[in-house]
Amino acid sequence: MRLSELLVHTLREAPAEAEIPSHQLMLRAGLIRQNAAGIYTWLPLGLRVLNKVTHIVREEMQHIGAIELLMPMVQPAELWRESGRWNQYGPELLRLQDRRGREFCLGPTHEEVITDLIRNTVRSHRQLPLTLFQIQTKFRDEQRPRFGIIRAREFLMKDAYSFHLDVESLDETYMRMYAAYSRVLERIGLDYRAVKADTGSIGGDVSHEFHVLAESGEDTIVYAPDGAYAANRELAEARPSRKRRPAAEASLARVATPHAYSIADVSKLLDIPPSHCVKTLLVKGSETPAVALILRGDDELNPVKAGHLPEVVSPLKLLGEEEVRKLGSLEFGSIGPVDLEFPVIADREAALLADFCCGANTPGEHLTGVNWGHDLPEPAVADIRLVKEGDRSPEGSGRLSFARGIEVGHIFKLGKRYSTKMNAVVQDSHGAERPLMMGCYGLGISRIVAAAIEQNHDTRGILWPPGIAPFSVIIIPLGAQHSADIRGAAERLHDELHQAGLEVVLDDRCLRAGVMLKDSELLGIPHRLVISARSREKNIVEYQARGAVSSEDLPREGLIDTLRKRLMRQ
RNA sequence: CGGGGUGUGGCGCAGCCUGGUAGCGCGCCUGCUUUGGGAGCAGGAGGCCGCGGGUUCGAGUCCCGCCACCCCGACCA
Repeated sequence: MRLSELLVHTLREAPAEAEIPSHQLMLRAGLIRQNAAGIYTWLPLGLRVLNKVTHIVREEMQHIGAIELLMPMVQPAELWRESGRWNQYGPELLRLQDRRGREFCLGPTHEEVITDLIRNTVRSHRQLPLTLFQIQTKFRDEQRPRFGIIRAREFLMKDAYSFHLDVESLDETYMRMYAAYSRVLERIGLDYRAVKADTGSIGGDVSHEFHVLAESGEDTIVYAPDGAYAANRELAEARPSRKRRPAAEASLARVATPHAYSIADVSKLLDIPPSHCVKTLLVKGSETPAVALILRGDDELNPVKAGHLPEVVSPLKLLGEEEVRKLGSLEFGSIGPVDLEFPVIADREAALLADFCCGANTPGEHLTGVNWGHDLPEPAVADIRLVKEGDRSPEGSGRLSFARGIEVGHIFKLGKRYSTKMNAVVQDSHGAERPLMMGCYGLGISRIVAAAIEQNHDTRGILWPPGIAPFSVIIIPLGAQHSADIRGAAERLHDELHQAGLEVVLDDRCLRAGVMLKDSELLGIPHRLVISARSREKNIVEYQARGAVSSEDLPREGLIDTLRKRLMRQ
């Protein structure tokens, strides 16, 4: 392949809209072009990388016995009405009408379409288990696309769906898929973590996310150094700081706390550490106008965990200052759980406190020496705090650390959610109809490309992991403008490597040395060969690995074998 | 969706306050020189100054409306 054919137009400066390295480098190296917010063209060079990832993913899917199919991007509204998601999904679902006014949407995911397919084609448990996948363009009308390809509206995704008679079979496929995702990321050579995750709006009971570790990641993942525990911070929990509540010693007292509204203010004023104060957050209840969530003063609410409480509306809605006022004589800054007329749910840590301090539900006053079961009823207890770095790991030993990650994969045990709603049943061995057990498994192919760059770049450009580099070898002829000999030598070398099955690209643009050398580094091709008058004279080829500090001379004779060895070594 | 910002040639930007010939650097085309880390000189092409309306003799510049894009937050299988 010749560079002149690939529409590479490198940019010396990054376009102003790009902030993070992967976005800047993808634009500068000519991998993508933006068409609209979150919508991109993949240029030839970028597409080669995308196809590399696709290839690896396809192989690993086939390896675990998944069967490929291709479903439509445009999906009829009826299916979404059946599953209930036409109303649930919200504006992220791009809806459209055909010329007859029939409603459709662009597929953000394919549970409906595949469930519809399977209910019409699978009747017997003998056809199970079954795992199907596709690699297809998805559209989600994100409120705020950003970071280039990482959070695009249109993106390439591998989505797989599995169908089972029982949960044991689902568990088995789930674990196989987990292993396959791990292999994909290992083959590409990315530093990643699989973490327990919230199931979000897709539902189901168990789910894991696969995160590529990167500073610019949008998610915080929590892990224990012994590897026994890893979770998204949205769902992460910690081992409680103590086993049981200390005995009460103090007695209830009401103190004036003028102008002290925050935990920090109160703590300072009364000389009580924040860990012995509680904060009371009022949220909209599912049955009651409000529910009080109690946290230790030094803890923060995890809205995702709290949103799962049956007593509160989901997603969680914190009451604003005005809404709180309407509830009675309550004012922000002095709310507490004592004599509150709403359900009180305490975080585990807050429930372990004795002699604590809280708002008195009278503006400008707080209570000290408060004790559960004495000054107020024992609360309902739940784990609703956001874990902190250094908390104790809930499994195994050690303390929790944080890292930033880019979510590239997410697998779910869906259970019967879709099969029940859409009446997808099979006959079991007794002839009885049973709803299908389902799993679904997403892997963001285009996002992996960006994540790979995010994790593998330097000041000069991209350093492609060998498994997904657009080319393995780039040949740069220096002085080719004036030398038919150099030109010819470069061409012959290119053809020879190509014949030998190496993925090689020749920079035939005949530009100045500096430009071609810089570009080769920007493009991130792992191996570079320079042909020049000097190399011709000495009958060598100058070799430099991307990222290496210096070059070395390789004898022209046997070059292919030498190169092959270096390619294998990676 | 709330807050902030930006729209001027392919990319990066100035010009707008104070209205009067649309400019700079990079890139692109031609020629000459140069040639191992983003060359020099000369010549050249390329612009509904985001869109619509208004004010004015005259609008890139002032006013009104809209749109697009970016950033922070909320949101997000």
